[in-house]
Amino acid sequence: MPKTPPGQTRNRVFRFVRDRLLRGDSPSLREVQQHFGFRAVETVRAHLTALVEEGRLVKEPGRARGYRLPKRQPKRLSAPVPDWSSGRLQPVPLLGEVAAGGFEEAIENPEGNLPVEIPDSRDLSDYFALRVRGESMSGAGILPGDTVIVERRGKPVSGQIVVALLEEDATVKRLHLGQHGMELRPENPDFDTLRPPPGSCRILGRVVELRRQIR
Amino acid sequence: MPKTPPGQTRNRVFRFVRDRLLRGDSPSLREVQQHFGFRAVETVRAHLTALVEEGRLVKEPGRARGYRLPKRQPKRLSAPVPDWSSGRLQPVPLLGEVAAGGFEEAIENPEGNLPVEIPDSRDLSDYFALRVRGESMSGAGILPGDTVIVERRGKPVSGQIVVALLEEDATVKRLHLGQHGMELRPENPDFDTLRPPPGSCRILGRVVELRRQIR
DNA sequence: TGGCATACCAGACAAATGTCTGTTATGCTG
DNA sequence: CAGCATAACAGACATTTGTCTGGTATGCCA
Repeated sequence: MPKTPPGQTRNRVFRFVRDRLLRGDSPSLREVQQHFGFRAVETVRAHLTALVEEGRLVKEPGRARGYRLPKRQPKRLSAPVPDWSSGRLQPVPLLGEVAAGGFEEAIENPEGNLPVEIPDSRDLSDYFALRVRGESMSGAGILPGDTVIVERRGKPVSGQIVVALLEEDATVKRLHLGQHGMELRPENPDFDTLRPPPGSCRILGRVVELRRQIR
Repeated sequence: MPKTPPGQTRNRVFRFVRDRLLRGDSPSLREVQQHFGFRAVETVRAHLTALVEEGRLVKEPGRARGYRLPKRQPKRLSAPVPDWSSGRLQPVPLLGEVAAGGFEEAIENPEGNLPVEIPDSRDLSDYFALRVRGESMSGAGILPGDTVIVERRGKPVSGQIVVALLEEDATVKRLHLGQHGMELRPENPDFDTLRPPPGSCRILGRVVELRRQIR
């Protein structure tokens, strides 16, 4: 390995390690060494130690494959940008289209997981994902086949888009709370507002993110 | 440790390891041992080996902390499941709302990155993300403030939703190619179809995924 | 009763992985 | 130029982690 300009190799090492960490797989020093063709492990360790000092990585001491991404990325400045990449990246279970009975069972046995960034203050178990069926929320830009990420927690708040478990399965609707009790309003004139009798409906959580794969 | 009924401890071990793996942190045998208070590492290894044989875990041989979750959970059967979690997880640069001049510069200096799963066959540099401005695609469920993930590559195909660079900035539209040349059709009756003269428009790529953060 | 499987323990061993100490070269700067 | 920082190398060493071989106890069942 020839000597390279200052910082150049360091950045390449960082990107390599970061990408591996984003995939949930911390590399060993020797794996990094092999990838770059260094002839000494120590070269890698020097780079990683430097990256830790620069705050670009953190390390859990005394354990193999202990490098991690720092809790918070260096901050962005522009105003109302969606808050991607501020929290921890966590695999949230994708439950599919859950029917009433199968909810707890689906949690235990998800169709898969998808990487979602959640705030530090929340726990992974507060989140799950569902696939949307039906057109009832198409007016809010939520289409059949979309995947919604749901945060379950706290009291339901009027006006939020929620996932409700009623009758036989889960539906996405906008929640309204008034004197007449709970209303689940679709966002599509072809559908009717639901007014479930008290006790017949359970709010699983509120929709915090939407994802759609196209083609 | 007293002897427990068959399968009981095994399940508890599985849940512990699974939760750790879902947090992106593969435990070592001795960490599992400590957590359960076993007095022998081998006890853990026996459980984990059994779990691998049962197909509930997989193991990358010859490496520390090499236990993983199996690629796909036992299938549920419903039809068009989005293909989350099939490829590599990669940080795709988020460029913001790009104007004509600043495109290459924005690639070098993104607002941030967001974790996206891309096919093994593609390169990270084939992807970028943009924030959507304007209502012109709201009929297709693409709203202002949404983030679209764009794959740049290959020939533009008629009917796809694309990002086009024309005049002063980038817009999302549905592409149509016919005898009359290129058409960029909005999905909102309040907007007009664009027919840019040849050469005045560059297709940056096609939209492959949409993300929206709610609240 | 004698297998046989399962749960667990004990300790040695080996492989993977991180740490340390010292060395060579290159460029920058006073 | 001397002094200093950075990039990279070399090899020994320590720790973490996984593997193996054998042993005890318990329950089930033919």
